[in-house]
Amino acid sequence: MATPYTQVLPPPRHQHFPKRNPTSKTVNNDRYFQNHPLILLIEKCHSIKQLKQIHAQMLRIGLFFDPFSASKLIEASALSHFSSLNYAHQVFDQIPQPNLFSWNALIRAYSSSPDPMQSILMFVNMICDGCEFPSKFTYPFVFKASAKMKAFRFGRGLHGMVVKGKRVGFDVFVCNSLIHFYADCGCLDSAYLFFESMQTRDVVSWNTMILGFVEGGCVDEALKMFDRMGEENVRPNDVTMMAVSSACGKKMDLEFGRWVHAFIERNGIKESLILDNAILDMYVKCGSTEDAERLFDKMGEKDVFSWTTMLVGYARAGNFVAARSVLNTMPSQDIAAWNALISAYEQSGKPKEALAVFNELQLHKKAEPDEVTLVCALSACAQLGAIDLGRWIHVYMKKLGIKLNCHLTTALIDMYSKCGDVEKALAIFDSVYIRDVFVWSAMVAGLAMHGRGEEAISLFLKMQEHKVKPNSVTLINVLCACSHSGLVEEGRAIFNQMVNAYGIIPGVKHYACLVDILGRAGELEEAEELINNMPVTPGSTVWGALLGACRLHGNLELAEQACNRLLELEPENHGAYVTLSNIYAKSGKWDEVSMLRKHMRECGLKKEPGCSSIEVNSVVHEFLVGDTTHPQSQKIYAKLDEIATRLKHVGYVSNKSQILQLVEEEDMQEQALNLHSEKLAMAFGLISVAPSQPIHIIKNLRVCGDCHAVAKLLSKIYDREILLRDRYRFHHFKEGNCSCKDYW
DNA sequence: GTAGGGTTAG
Repeated sequence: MATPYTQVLPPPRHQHFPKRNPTSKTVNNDRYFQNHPLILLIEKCHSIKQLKQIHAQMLRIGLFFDPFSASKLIEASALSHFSSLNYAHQVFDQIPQPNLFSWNALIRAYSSSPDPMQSILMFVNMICDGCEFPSKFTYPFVFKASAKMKAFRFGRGLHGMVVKGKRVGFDVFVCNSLIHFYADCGCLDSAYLFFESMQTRDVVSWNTMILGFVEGGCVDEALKMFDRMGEENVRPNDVTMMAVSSACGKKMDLEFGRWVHAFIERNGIKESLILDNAILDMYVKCGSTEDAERLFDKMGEKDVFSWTTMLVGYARAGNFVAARSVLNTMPSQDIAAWNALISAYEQSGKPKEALAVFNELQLHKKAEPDEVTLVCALSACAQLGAIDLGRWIHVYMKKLGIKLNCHLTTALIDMYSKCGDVEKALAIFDSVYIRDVFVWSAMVAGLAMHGRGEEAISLFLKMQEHKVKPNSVTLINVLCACSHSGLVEEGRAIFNQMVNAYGIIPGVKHYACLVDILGRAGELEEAEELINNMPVTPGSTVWGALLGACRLHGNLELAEQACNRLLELEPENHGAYVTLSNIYAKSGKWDEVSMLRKHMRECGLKKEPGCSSIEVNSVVHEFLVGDTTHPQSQKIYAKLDEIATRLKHVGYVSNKSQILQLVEEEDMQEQALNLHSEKLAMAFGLISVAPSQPIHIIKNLRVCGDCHAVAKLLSKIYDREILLRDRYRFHHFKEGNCSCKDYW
């Protein structure tokens, strides 16, 4: 990919003027006209219109051709509160001999514009023009633009110019912008080295370095710098304390956060709304709604940040009533506030509530949805499996003309994958030009959950050809792919290469994946050995994987061990009880089964009820076991009867595993097996989904063996494609077979 | 004649 700054430069300026001689003296900068009434008037302008009038007058009397006077006009048009960069650039292009001041004004204005590339282009043009050398007033803005563009190589080249430029290299403004540039490009080492090499540092140097560390995720280094400031007697200011608060928030260290708050008050640090907001945010991130509330109530001035942060605080604590009330009370609800609520719902596993708020936003048009809104809404669709709404959002995005960034691409790939349309996910993946590690990881995960293990692995290799470094999550996803497709050798090999090839130390989740891979393949001994020798403490995911493998291979003894260890870590894990009781049931140990059930009842542990949902014409229908609440319940049960007859006709007898599923699904009567939530959803799907369309069903738990067998038969008998997403993966039923090849 | 560091939602 071409880096932005290698773009073709615009045609040379001053085509209508004779080329200046670079060796000649720079333009005349006499301030002869600085007290001219027209020049004095420039500062009093309040609008572009007024400025244009002055511009006209200047042209009329020839003042425009005085470089100093023209530069004043440039400054006003580029940097005043009513500035128009387009106009400023037009004026600039008319000046026969722009001076350094004019160049700097435009470079500065572009550096903080949405198009910082223009700043870099102006800079390059200035150098090519050959009459002006960049000054200490030029570099800070070109570094700023380079940081925004993440134009590392260009910025490093600038650094070289600064060093050669001798005097500018000692300017603290230039140096601080260099620290900022390196930190923004993710080169904290270079930033720090440069910081250390500086002969004179001011408080901004320290602040820039601390913020660089905080934003780069090196919170401890940031706090060490703060300590060092104290040792070196540099007095921290409000910006320092804001950075330190932010570090505490990231660390989720409430105690230290409170100390920082007290430090600010004790040391008379200048109060500011921004600082208050930063402390508020710190308390929210540390999970103390009480501290946040206390500060919020005390704050004299509040802005939209304060309100939104407080809203997030309540929402993260699960107090959605209070969060909603903040949204209703705040003086102006911008999109960020809506996003905060939608995102909180979505992240707390309440996708329906998230989408309800999204709908409300659409309906009342109180704020324009932005990329974040859409990412959250798409994630909610993914959780629900609501593909119609997901597709609608995709179309809506195109209509709004929203370009896909990596966040959106990831959300779309995730949504389509989780809603069963992995082909569409692949199409989006192929259509985008910029793919970060999250985009690649989402696609690997998508293929994994659809049991397309080989493709997932080849994509994983391809991402490395594209020079995108896999992260810890990518590795989890690819190991997961191996597990879902039974790729034991591949899984083992990838796991063993993690440290050397990818520089990632396996965490609990990676170990859990490998245990799962080995366990499913029946390599229980190797799995057990792996657990015994793993350098990290095996967590519940690891024991859960082992327990699942024991269920698959009927290893009672090991199952008991795994279950005990799992319950030590998570005493309320009803899944563990259910799995163990299933294993007992499978071996006919009914006494143990009833003992376990009794124990669960005594502990007040209730199994999460099985629930299946199906989206028909953009409406999500939910079914619980034996559900009769659906408006079309009668029709559904009639269809179930028909299904039973046709199944019998093809010689289907529900196998013995039904008994253990009796335990898994609910306290049920004899017919319960036939009334599993997924069967109800399938019956409803057969009635309501057009024959040409696949039936999409989402189940919150793992699909039961009998339902899996029935789904296979139904796909054949009714010649329908059925897509079933369970807690772990997708099952594509077609022509009597399942994509999981009965390996799940 | 010009300047730097910043708070919410993914």
